[in-house]
Amino acid sequence: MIRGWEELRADLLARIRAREWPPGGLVPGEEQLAHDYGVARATVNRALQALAEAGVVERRKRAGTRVAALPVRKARLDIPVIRREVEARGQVYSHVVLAQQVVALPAGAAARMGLAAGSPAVWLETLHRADGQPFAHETRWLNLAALPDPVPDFGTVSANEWLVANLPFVSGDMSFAAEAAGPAEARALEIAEGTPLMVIERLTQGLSGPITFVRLCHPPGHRVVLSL
Amino acid sequence: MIRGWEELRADLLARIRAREWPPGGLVPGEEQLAHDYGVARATVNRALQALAEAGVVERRKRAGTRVAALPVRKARLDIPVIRREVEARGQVYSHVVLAQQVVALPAGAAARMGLAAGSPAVWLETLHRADGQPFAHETRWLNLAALPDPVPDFGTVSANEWLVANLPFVSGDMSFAAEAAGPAEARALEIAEGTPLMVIERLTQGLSGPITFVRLCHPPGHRVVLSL
DNA sequence: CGGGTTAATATGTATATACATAATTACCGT
DNA sequence: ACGGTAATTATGTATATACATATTAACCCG
Repeated sequence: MIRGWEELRADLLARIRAREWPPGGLVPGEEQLAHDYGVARATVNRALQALAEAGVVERRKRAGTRVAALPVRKARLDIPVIRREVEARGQVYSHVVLAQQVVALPAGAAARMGLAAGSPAVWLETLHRADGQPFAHETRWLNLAALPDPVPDFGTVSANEWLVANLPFVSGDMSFAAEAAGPAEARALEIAEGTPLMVIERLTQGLSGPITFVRLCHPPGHRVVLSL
Repeated sequence: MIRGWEELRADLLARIRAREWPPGGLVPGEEQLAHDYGVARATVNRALQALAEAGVVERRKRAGTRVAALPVRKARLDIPVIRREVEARGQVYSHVVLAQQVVALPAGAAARMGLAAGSPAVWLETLHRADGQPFAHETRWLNLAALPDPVPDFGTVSANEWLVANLPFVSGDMSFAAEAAGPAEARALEIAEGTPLMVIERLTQGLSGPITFVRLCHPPGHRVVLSL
């Protein structure tokens, strides 16, 4: 006896997992399911909405509800503030600004950020530490037009954290790669050149344009966990 | 003039981004917003539901709706089927099974998978190629109890792909790290030992227990892209 | 048989109403 | 001032009804 949309969602999910309706196959319509389960059509709609958002089914107006042909397999990452990440490991966080200057955005970075070459930007290089050991080497370009005037003091609160509190992003992209440590990273992270690094790059956009392009390098032993 | 829940959601999001209600602050209640916008309370509820699911606000019965104290910053990864990943790059996919045998699960893998040591499992080693070049070296443990009998032929369709179509997971975890290539990976991927590898590990659970624990190693140049 | 047009229909949404439930507030007693 | 209890209330949900919209199916004509 179904008590509400959540139970209905779970029951439908179980039936889908049991292959009652195969991938790509048509699930009975809302009216039919409402009749079968003895609930309102709106309740069925609510349950299917949740399944659609989970990627289990695909729905289109008038076209019916189909089991996703290939189950969408999504993993989620909660992007951590580095200080919180370090402290969550029970370690003491600290950071030091290695370099900071207002510059004209070079062509490569400009293209990456979708800004004109020569746009005023802040170039920032930061080392984040955990218990005094190098945790991450961060280099970033900040779109000067997105920052308040005067530019905040990133020696006090790292840009990594300041941006979260003051310039939330609304879109962007992020990527991971394994790369060999170059001279700058090796020096900052106190490791040998060529050591494998987890390199995380991220571009974020605010409501009025690009905010920042950041590159984070973590030494070996760093693992990024996503949930399924 | 708000036309529906989607426009309302966008308007509320813009107001939140503009700090009309600060992080942690209380958003006006549904009845108030319904009155202010001239829509039904259910419409407000629908818009706020979407914002809550996006992590922009937090809602509890009777407690009101608050702007998330720290904007949740989530990134999403669509987990690709390797063949599709290769083909999406315009390359020709192929794979070869380097090793496959039914074994007793050793203690380490058993612990990782939440199974008893000695449980029957399939050990599988696969090399995935793109245009004939090594693309990924995959080693995996498959819980024999989760597989049909007889065990499928992974030489024809890789386990990576077979599982998607036949054993969808319902939960699990996934992680990324940069590691130096060991002898087995170096040999399979035709690179020098010590070369940085993007190492992806994933454990998936089905409705009736653990399915597989897989470790994927990609040579340099492989970039995993997430969307924000 | 194929293509174009029209009608039908399944999902998508908005609203009003009623009820459920968890959290907050108010009140009272010690 | 603090703790406990009861009342209030803001979110959560279910239902019925009406309307919107995109897609599918039916029909007609060349």
